Amino acid sequence: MVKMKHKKIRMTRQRGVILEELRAVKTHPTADEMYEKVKKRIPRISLATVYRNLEVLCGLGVIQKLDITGRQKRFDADTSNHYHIKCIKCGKVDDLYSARPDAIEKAVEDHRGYEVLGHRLEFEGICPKCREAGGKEPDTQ
Amino acid sequence: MVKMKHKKIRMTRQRGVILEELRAVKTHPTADEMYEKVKKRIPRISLATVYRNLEVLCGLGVIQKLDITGRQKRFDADTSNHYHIKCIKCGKVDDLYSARPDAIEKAVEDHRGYEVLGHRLEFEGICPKCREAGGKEPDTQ
DNA sequence: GTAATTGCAAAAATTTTGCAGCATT
DNA sequence: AATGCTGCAAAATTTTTGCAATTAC
Repeated sequence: MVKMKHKKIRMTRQRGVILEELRAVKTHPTADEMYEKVKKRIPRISLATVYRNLEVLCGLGVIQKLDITGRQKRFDADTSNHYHIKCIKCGKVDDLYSARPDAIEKAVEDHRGYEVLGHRLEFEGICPKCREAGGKEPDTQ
Repeated sequence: MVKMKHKKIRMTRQRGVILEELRAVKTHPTADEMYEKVKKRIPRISLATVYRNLEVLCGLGVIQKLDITGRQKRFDADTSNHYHIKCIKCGKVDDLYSARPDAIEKAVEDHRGYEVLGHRLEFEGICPKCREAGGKEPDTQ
């Protein structure tokens, strides 16, 4: 049974605001954090709607879900091929536009017989602020 | 208030078997999958014990938690600096030992002021088997 | 003997789903 | 008017926690 998806996507106020708010931040919010943001503009919105829309927007390729563990999933309105670096102390996730993705992907391709569609390079380290602050316990995110 | 951790780690049967079973596979099981494996050898073990031990073993650096999204977290007994590649169709996660981590990390370091402790490079693509099989729907993991 | 660890059950946290009414096209 | 979408509430999933009993050292 093939799953047909001829659904026409409509632009609702909720969907629009969610996208706008995600685009407005440079952080990588969780569904829950998005809910809080959006609720300021649409007080009666439900968390379920936020979850559903983030999923829809991912499906459209308009936003992306990050491949970063933690208890909650995180989303990013920037779908360009950039990297993330996460601080193991405070848990913050920063963007990283430096390296050269294309070369890396090409190097991988034949080794494995995979068709490489993309990749994510996640660095783990300690951010400048935490380096100054010194010996705190690592954040458990 | 600094959190002291002077706890002495003991080697229990449960802990040993969990480590053994994780080392025995080349897949990247979820806590739940580990529970099923271990239950065959220790039928009365509880899922909570599996979660607690995977966490402890991660803390010891003996195993690692993967930075791959999905509903459940995944674990790997191989803590060497290797990569993972995930098929967006079947969801399988393979190991990848090819590239040269050190060079990549060094290139990143000064850009950001981060102290880079490690990184994970996650490729996304379609595995050989799925390429043959052709146009299935992508797996939602 | 002491304190870490376990199993169990219950709670917490996160995400998904059913459904009747509403809104977009 | 048709059907995609919403809010709500309830369910499902995944992970964590409290506690008394057990076990490793």
